[in-house]
Formats: sequence, C-alpha cells, structure tokens
Amino acid sequence: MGSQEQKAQKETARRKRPSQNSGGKVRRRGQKVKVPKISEAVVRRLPVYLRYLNNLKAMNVRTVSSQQLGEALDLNPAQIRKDLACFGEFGRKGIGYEVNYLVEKIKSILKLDKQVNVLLVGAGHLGHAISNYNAYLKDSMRIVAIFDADPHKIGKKIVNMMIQPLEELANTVKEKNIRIAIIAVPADAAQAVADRLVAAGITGILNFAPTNLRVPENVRVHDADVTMELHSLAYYL
Amino acid sequence: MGSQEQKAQKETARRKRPSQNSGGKVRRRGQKVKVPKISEAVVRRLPVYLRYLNNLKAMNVRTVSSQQLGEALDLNPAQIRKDLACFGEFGRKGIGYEVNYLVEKIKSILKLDKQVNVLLVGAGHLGHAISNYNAYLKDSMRIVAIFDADPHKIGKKIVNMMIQPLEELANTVKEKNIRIAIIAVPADAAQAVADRLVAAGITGILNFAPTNLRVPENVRVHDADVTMELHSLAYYL
DNA sequence: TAGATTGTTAATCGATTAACAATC
DNA sequence: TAGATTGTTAATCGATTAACAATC
Repeated sequence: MGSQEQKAQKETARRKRPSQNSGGKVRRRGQKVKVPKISEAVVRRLPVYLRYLNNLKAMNVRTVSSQQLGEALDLNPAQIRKDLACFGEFGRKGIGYEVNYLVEKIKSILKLDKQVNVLLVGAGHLGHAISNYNAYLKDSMRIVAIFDADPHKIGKKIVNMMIQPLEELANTVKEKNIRIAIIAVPADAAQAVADRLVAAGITGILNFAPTNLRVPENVRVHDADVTMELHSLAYYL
Repeated sequence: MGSQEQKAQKETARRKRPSQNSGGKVRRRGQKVKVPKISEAVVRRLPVYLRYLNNLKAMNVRTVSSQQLGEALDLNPAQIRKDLACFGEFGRKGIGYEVNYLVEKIKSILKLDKQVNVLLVGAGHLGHAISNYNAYLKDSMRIVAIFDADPHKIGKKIVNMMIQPLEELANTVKEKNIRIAIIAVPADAAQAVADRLVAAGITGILNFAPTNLRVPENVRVHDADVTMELHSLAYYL
C-alpha cells in the first residue's frame, strides 16, 4: 500500500496540469482552476465498475486489468482506462489496477466514503422493496427515513424505521442532513412531493413515478420508470 | 383524419428512399433494403414522448409543435423532429403534430399496437409493486404471469394472478407468447433466473437485481438497479 | 530482459444542434 | 398573403476507440 500513497500525491499534482480533457477553465480568487467536465456517461459507469470490483474484492482478487474488466462488463478497455484517468492515475503500467485501492478511490469519487443519508417517500409495496436495498447499499449509503401521506400508515414500522407524516419532512431533512430522496408514490402525487423535497433542500431525486418532474436546475432527477423501460424494451422485439 | 391516411402512404414510399440516416444498406434477395439504424438514445426518448402525448390527449389537446414538446420535456425541438423523422413524416409544416395520430404512430413503432405480454419473476415486495404497474401500462402491455422459487408462495394470488413455480415457466412462455420478462429476485438468484428465461425464449429482460447478467447477444437486458442509480446521484452532491 | 498494461494522444464515429428551404 | 413549423442538410460538439510511448 506504500507505493499507492506515493501515487496519491502524484495524482494531486496531476490534477492541476491541463489535460486533453475538454473541461473549461474557471478563474477563482485569481487562480486558474481546472474544472474537469466529467460526462454523465462516465458517472453512470463508475457504479458499474464499483459493483464488479466489490465482487472481485469479495473473491480476494488482488489486481485487475482494464482488459479483464472490459471482458466482464462488455466495455472497451480503453474506455475504462480513460474513465478512470479522469480522476487520477490509479493503475500501474504492466500490472493493472489494485482492486482494494480502486474500490476506495471510486467510492471517494462518488462521495461514498462517508455515509450518505437518503429518505424515501411512499410506503407502499415499492417503498417496502426499496427499504430492503439498505442491505445492498452497505455502509456507503443508507435510507434513514420513510414518509407517507396516508394517516393509517403513520407510526407503523418498516425495517426499523417509523413511517412519518410529510409534515415532518423538512425537519428530518435538516436533522439528519439528508440530500438525496427517493419518490415512490403514485404519478399524480409525485410533483407535489418533489416540490416539498426541493423546498426542504434535497438536491438529488430518484423518481419511480411515471411522470416528468419539474424541478429547479440545481436539483438532479434520475428516473427509474418501469413503464418507460418496458416500452423501450418492446421496440427491440 | 383523411389527410393523415395519405401521409401514411407517403411514409411507406419514403422509407425506401435512401436518406441522410447513417444506417447501412443490406442486400436481401437481390434488393437493396434500407436498414435504418436507430440509435438507443432515440429509442429511449420515444416512451418519453409517448407518455407526454398521452397526457395531452387526456387533456384533449389537438396538435402540438416540436417547440412545445421541447419546452415540456427539456429537449431540443430539432432533436424531437429528427427523432420522429427516423420513422416517417408525422407532422404538418406550419401546424405541428396531431396528438392522437402521433400517439398511434409511436405506439406502433414501439410495437405496442398489439398487447405485449410480460412475465415477472419474484413475488416479494418489489414483485408486488411491479404488478401494480399494469394500471399504468394500460392496454399496450400486460404482466400476465408471476413466478417465484419459494414453495410457500406458490398458489397465492397477486392482482388476479396465481404465483407459479419456476418449473412452469417454459410452458407459460409458450402458451401466452411471452417475449419480455422482469427479474425481481435477489442478486444471487438473478443469473440462474436469466438463464432459465433465455432458455424459454425470452428476448427482453428488465433486471432489477444489482448484478451483471450474462446473456446471449440476441437478448436485450435493461438494468433498473436502484443501488446504481443512487450511487451515481451521490456524485452530483 | 521481455511481456504486459497503463495513461494519453490522435482518429473515428455518432449524436446533437443550427439553419433554412419547403409548405401548411 | 404572412406567420409558423416541419423535414433535412450542414455544422458542431462530444464520446468512443485505436494506437503507442512510457514503464512496471
């Protein structure tokens, strides 16, 4: 691990040099600071790498090459190397990538090195199902609160969490420092919930409702719409 | 509607002419046949258009321009026109697109003009939640069978469907002409289920399990992995 | 050392956007 | 007719892939 520490320093230095990366340059307090424009496609692949690397780690695999990763994940090895190179020099020429080290690096890129608290709105079947993902999310992320509009559900428990009324949402967000929310309510209730989340300071939303949410542009919405996925699958029949 | 019929004929003719479309040409039985290479990005946007157009239809809106669609969906109007133009001439210069007509056209492009039967494997909370999407899928698609490995669940009912054992999968696929399947089982069971689905002749899979499925290349997998969506959201914090 | 594999540049490929003639 | 809007070409932008020097 000693040589990896050295490498870490090298990275820091490297980030200040300009690179082929198309990111713009921004002047801050008189300095030219590199803003490495990372594409959405890259960010979407990072969790894919992380998931597979975690498998390798569980199997006690020490190192892995971009070639091997590419074969396992159906991706071009050059693309994998380039993706990772956006964030630093994590590999060793002639050797490949040290699995444990790369896992930590990707976690830190995704800001998963500290626990990220998440809340869930909607305690129906879908909400129940999503609560169980805490096991998969491991220590990096955690669903820490559940809300529902139905008075009959308030106070009941799901996986150790008490279902709370929406009125408590803003307070809980502040108390538990929550920044990400999951919407698992019917389509016709989703926009109102989203407005409430935004007002409470949420900046990332995973939306399961089959509807287009309108949010301010500083808020990011990822859609996980079953109907849309099924519809696009049908095209390829 | 009369003029739309004429337009339909025009389209058919049009598809045989070469266009700027980058699709390759393939020789079949001595004829040059256009194989319009439609990009994945286009196919993923079609259900977005359809969902919004269905809303307009419900509100009795007659026509809509690419400009209006673009504003509502946060897309460039030129992109919307180009997407639709991949499949024919659906609009009218100076007017826009007739909502009802366009809905039918997109449905037919997505092969949703006839009911598409879907099966679901996994009768946990997630499976329950997904069964309820039948309401949103309307008449175009329908989850028509549910399977589970747990003997205690076999025979119980979810939304009018009896939970079946996996042993019956192949037969049901044949009987009900099912081509698309949804995997809603734990990660460690997903690959075995996928193998079984592929063996039964399924060609499209919507996978909710947080794992990389390995399938033959004629089978299409869409991942709907909550953990990956949450992880990539975290990046933008 | 010889073989392997990275990081990175250059080449390619594809997707998005702008612009505009055609026309409703 | 004048204004609006499509379908489509051309221009731009960005992402993927190939290739290779550097080096473990």
